[in-house]
Amino acid sequence: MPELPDVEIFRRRLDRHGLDRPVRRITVAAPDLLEGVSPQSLGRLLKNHPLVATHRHGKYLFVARDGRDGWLVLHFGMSGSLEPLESGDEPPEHACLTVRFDEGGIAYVAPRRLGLIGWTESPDAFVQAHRLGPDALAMERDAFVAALVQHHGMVKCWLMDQGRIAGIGNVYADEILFQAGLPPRTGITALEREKAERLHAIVRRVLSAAIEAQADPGRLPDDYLLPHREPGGQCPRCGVSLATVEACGRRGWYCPACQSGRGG
DNA sequence: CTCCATGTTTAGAA
DNA sequence: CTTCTAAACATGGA
Repeated sequence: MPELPDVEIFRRRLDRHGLDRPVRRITVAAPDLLEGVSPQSLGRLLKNHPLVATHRHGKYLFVARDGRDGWLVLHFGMSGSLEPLESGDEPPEHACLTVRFDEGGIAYVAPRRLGLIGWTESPDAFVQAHRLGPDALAMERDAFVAALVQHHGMVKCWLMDQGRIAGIGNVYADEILFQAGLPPRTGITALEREKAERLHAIVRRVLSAAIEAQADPGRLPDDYLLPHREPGGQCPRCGVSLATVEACGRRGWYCPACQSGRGG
C-alpha cells in the first residue's frame, strides 16, 4: 500500500526504531533494486554511522546519515514496507535490505521487488533529478489550483502524475474522487475554480485522515470508500454496488450513484 | 494455466 | 509540445 500515507507511517516507524544508533551491519539481498550505489559502497557509507533524520517527499523516504552529507533513498514500489526487527530476528521473507544496530534493526521488505534503494546528496537533488512535483501535503491551495488548471485530460491522471503532485496513487486517487463526488473520468476542464479549490481541501483531508488511521483502511472514517473497494463492495453512503472503470491505465473504483458529477 | 495487483519508465500513436 | 495507451519490469495470490 505504499502511497503517501503508507510511506509517512514507515517514516514515523523509522524515527522510532532506526535513529541515533550506529549502523553495525547491512545486508543487501536484492542488489537489482540498488540505483546509483553498489552493495559495497552502501555498506561503507552506512557502517558505524548513526542515522539521524528522516524526510518524505511523495512516495519516497529519505534517511540521513550523521552529518547529513548523504541520504539513503527508499521507494516501496507496489508491495514494499519497512519493518522493525528485534535483535534475534531472522530477516523477514522478501527482505531486500536489512540494517542492524547493536540492538534491533529495520528491514525493507518488498515481495514484488518493484522499488528503489538509492543514495543521494540531498532530498532536493533527488527530487529534482527524478522530476518529482511538490509533495501532495505540502502544496498550498493557490499553487495546487494553478498547477491543475494548466493541464487538460482527466483529474485522476493529474492527481496520480508524480511529476505534477507527488504522493497520490491509484487507491487514494479513488478515495479523493469519491469524497469529491466526481466520476472517475472527469476532465480538468470540467472543474470551475470553486471545485478545484474544494479538490485541494479534499486531497489534504483524505491524506491526513489516512495518516491518522495509520494508513489502515479499516480505521478510516465510516464514509470512506477504501474499506469497500473490492469485488462485491457497496457504497458506504448509499449502499449501491461499487463499479469499476479504467482510467490512466489503472482500474478505478467508484460509486455510480454518489459520483454522478452533479453535486455528489 | 490465467488474470490481477497499492508503481514507474519507456515507446508510440494521435 | 500534450494526452493517452500499452508494455515491461518481478512476483504472489485468487
